[in-house]
Amino acid sequence: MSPRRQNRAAAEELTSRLSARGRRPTAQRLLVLEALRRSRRTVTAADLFEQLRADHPLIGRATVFRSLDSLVDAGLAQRFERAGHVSAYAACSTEHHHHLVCTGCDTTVEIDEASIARLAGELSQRHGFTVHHGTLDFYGLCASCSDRASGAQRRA
Amino acid sequence: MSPRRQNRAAAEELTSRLSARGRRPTAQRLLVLEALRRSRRTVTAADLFEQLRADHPLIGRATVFRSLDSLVDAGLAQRFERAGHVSAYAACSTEHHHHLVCTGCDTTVEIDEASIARLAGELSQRHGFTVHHGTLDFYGLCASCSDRASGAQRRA
DNA sequence: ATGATAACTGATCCTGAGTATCAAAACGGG
DNA sequence: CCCGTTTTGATACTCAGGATCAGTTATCAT
Ligand SMILES: [Mn+2]
Ligand SMILES: [Mn+2]
Ligand SMILES: [Zn+2]
Ligand SMILES: [Zn+2]
Repeated sequence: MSPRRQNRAAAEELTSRLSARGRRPTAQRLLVLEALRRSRRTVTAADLFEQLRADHPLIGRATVFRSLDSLVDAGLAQRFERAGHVSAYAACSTEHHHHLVCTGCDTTVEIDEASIARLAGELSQRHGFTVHHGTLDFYGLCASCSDRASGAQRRA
Repeated sequence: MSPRRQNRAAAEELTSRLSARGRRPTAQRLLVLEALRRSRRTVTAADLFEQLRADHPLIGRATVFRSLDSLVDAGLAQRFERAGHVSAYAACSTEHHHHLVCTGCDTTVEIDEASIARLAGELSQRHGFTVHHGTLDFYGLCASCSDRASGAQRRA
């Protein structure tokens, strides 16, 4: 697949994913998505702004933040909360999956699911990755918040 | 166990955990730990500052942040990166375990490990928790960063 | 095409969590 | 008690991210 065709395919996917939500496939959003896809590491908004401004001096800082939000919202990118209270981003297929993230260089590797107990050890070996800590947290609504929400919906 | 005895036990645990690292079990750190233990929800530094200042008007904002860092470092509390780039905290035993966190009210429930694939479903039922998204990410050093680190250590 | 409408951009300003600094205070071993 | 170390609280600061708004661009129905 030529670079040009690849670019076109990316643009089409961007269009379909975004237009489903009434959002537009702009040049800036495509630039951000392409930059994410070029990197095997998670990248911060500041990183991307600096990087993109080299070739596109007109792009705005706020636009980079907003583009990242849009891409995450459209399922084309994933947000990582990096220690130090900074968000980092990676281009990701929308299927649910998890990652190995290097705290040294931010390299990211996708992992497939398995028994969590043995997972860390297996993955360390397979990827040469020294796991220091893992996080497994499920976010959602507790019973009472869930009741409250459906109650409010019923009333509306 | 009377409240008084409980308090004393907390102070002793604080002392042993902190003094192992050359840190002191101060009144402020104990106040923060007790406030954390009183809550079934994750709490932000700002929450704690406001709450503690009611009874202890002299406590400093920076001290709350620093106390939380100390407690996390000593394994007496755990940090959660709440969406919106704010850290939240919960008192936690140091054994490795995971959580259900309500995005509505920040109520936190400890979960025991099991096959990750079935986990979310089982936990939803057991706790009446509607899981919206789960995060499983392992953080550590990739092979090349790991090599670089041990190389540096050898040189030191 | 053309105009109406809604979404988007970029410049600017603002917010607020968290940190650096530093002088004063509290600790804890001897 | 005494002295070096740690901690505290006040203050000033940083910096990621969001709000605002006037000007621009995409989409769609004529
Ligand atoms: Mn991925
Ligand atoms: Mn816990
Ligand atoms: Zn690395
Ligand atoms: Zn809840």
